[in-house]
Amino acid sequence: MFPIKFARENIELLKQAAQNKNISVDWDVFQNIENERRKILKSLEEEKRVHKNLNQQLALLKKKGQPYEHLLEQAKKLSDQIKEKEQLLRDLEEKIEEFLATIPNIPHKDVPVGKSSQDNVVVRSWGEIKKPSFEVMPHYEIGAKLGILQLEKGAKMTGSFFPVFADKGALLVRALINFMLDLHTKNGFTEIWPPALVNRKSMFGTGQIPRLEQDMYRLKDEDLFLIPTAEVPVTNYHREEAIPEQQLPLRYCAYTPCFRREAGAYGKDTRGLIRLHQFDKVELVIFSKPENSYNELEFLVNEAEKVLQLLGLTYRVVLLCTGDMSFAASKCYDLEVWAPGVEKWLEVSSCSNFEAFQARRADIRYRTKSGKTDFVHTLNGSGIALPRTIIAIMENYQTSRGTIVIPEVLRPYMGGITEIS
RNA sequence: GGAGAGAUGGCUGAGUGGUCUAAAGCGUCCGCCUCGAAAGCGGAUGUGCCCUUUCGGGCACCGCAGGUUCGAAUCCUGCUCUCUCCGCCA
Repeated sequence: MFPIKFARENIELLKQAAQNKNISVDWDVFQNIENERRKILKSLEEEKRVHKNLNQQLALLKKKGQPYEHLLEQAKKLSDQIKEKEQLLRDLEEKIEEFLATIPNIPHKDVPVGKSSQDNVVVRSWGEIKKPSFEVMPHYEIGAKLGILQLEKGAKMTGSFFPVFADKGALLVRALINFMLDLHTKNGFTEIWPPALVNRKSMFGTGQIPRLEQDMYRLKDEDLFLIPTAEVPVTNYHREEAIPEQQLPLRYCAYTPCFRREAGAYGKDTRGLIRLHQFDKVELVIFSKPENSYNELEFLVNEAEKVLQLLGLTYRVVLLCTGDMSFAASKCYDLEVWAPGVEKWLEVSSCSNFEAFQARRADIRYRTKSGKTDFVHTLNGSGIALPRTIIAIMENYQTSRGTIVIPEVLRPYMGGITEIS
């Protein structure tokens, strides 16, 4: 979200940015309302000034014991006028706030302009695409055969796209979570265990509301939302705070389940674990000084990459083009892992710098030693999402005998077993 | 769930209807002093918005939102959070 003054003075820049992001915004309404608002504000402030003077005179007269009643009528009349105008102004400001909340963030100048994922740029790759001598089963097939992935059980207790992991599958989930959190905390990220339900203000702070409200699960009685990612609670951990400068950068990691309605997404990638309503994810969140945030973004991507490298999974790093980036992001890298069973590159991490966009919505600042405050830059990235990582493990570590070898780094977390058979 | 207490600037803390334009102290910054520093002395020191080419001027903000009043940090109502006690609970 941008300050009203910035929006007014940089309207062409914002229009271009929204167009590049394929997001439509009603600009005319803004300009009309904003002109009206300033007109009213100016006359309101003048009336208030006169009213204030009048009241000071009044107070003085009363103190001296002189008659003041003759001023009362004028003061009353003015007071009523001011109240009326204030209401008018409040209505206009509300409309403007609503409007400002729908303007997307401006992409960084290094981000390629493009319409869709076709225009994304692969910046580097790691590992190689192996061609196994046997036919690799897709994960849902081998998962069902080994009894570790039970999609129909989840569908029975809840609905489709709520998977059940059982036996060694459940152990694998738990092992991955612990492995990732151990890695990140060892590398200087502070672990957070946040709530999985958050309030409306938190969702607004990170930018899910208003545009994505329909994509989230909501408790109507309490007006709480199930988090679509740990980014939401962990970024809001510092909402409405001023962080002492010397504490920056603050780096956090958090494991949470994530919930997404995926409204309208049916029919695309619907088989198996690719797209789910509930899934597990370890998230990384960084609060940075503005001048360091792009270095922090590279640091963040590298940290997420370490997970894939240690698991021995082939992946590539993709710089998203303007049209494929999210509403709040300035620059974003995706990590995509190769899955030979479904024969696809699967997005397992999305690492973004939001600059001050979220910080302004959530009012997260830092304070210098002399007491000056400015908005921090916020960043986050998956480190990493579990289901698609599990797909990659089930398909890349599959043997011709129909078993799955456990990646070495996970074995200590799985009681030393080397294979699921 | 019940009862009570509280929330004021970067921090501590005064203020209970009218120059509050928020005392005082601490901190921070600048200057004087000093070879340099400390101490001492003097001055400055919040945020947002509007107007203005500049200089500057104005409005708002005492947890949040309403209300009473010509006038609210101060009175009233609701909410949020913190603390104390009681009850319930994995």
